[in-house]
Amino acid sequence: MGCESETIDLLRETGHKMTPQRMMILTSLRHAKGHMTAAEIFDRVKAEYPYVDISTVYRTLGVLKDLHLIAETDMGLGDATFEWVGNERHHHLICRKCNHVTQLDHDYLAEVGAKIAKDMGFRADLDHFAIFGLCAGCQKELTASK
Amino acid sequence: MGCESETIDLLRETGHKMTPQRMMILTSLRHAKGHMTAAEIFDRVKAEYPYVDISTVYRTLGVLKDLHLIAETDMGLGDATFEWVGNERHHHLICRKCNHVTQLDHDYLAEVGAKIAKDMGFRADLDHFAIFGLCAGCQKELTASK
DNA sequence: AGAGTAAATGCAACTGGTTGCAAGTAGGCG
DNA sequence: CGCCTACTTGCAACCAGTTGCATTTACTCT
Repeated sequence: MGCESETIDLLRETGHKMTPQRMMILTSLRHAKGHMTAAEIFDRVKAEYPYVDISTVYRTLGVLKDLHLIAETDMGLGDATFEWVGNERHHHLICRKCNHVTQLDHDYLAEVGAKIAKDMGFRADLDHFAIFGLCAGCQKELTASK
Repeated sequence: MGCESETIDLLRETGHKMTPQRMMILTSLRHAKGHMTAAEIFDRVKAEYPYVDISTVYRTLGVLKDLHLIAETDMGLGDATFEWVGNERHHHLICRKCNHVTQLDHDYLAEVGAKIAKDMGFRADLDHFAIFGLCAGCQKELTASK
């Protein structure tokens, strides 16, 4: 057995099936260091099994996302990216000038989430947020050139 | 002169031009009550001037968005929507079950934004956020059916 | 008013992603 | 083990949105 047994169980418990294609997509994502685009995943899987279709990749990413095993992030420029989410939730601060990405601890958003729940009765999904803005370096650059 | 004179000035000051197409797109958005999809705007403009191209609509929406005159929101299901933003900033709470949309006051996010700026030196763009989750009604429904 | 220029338009081709459908397959159950 | 059915796959057609390019047009400067 590989290191994915709990993932397989979770899939089956929720009425899904484990197929070779899914297995390959899964391991691609788990063993990747950070974000991957759908095309990157597609290429990796195709290297092992050339008959996969891109729609299979997207559909699998969809079910993994529904199960909160992965997170989709729109980095703003071009393709969406996907990443494996372990137990710790985190968020991304994306600089709209230099495209640099830093992580943001979940606590920052957990607090707002709690407040929204209290005031509005709305339970917000705050698993994974992409927050755009200007990083410290690019702020300095802009004010300097003024 | 219509009621858009300050918008026209803002466009010109930022090196853009006011064209009839832009004018029509602009008034469509300003006079709409809420969110509009690009296709809806396209149809409205085409009724008046049948030669517009959809790419013109998207490009105009792009510059208006850059100038923070409108906000683009991905409602999650299907097409992106656009809306005119006046002076007050607001956010949306979107129920992932019943798709109901409620507004969220800017204060909730302004606070996190300030904290992120202080701790991380990152100036977040928090103009307009779409927050998914479960509304009060759908939460009750789900727990009741368990 | 008229010339010059940067920006905008319309078109067509393209990209990322989605969907409907017929055929195939995982996995439960006897 | 082998049947059965719901889920999944690959394919092709499709959809929203983007891009490159030649032509046109709004605005500036004189």
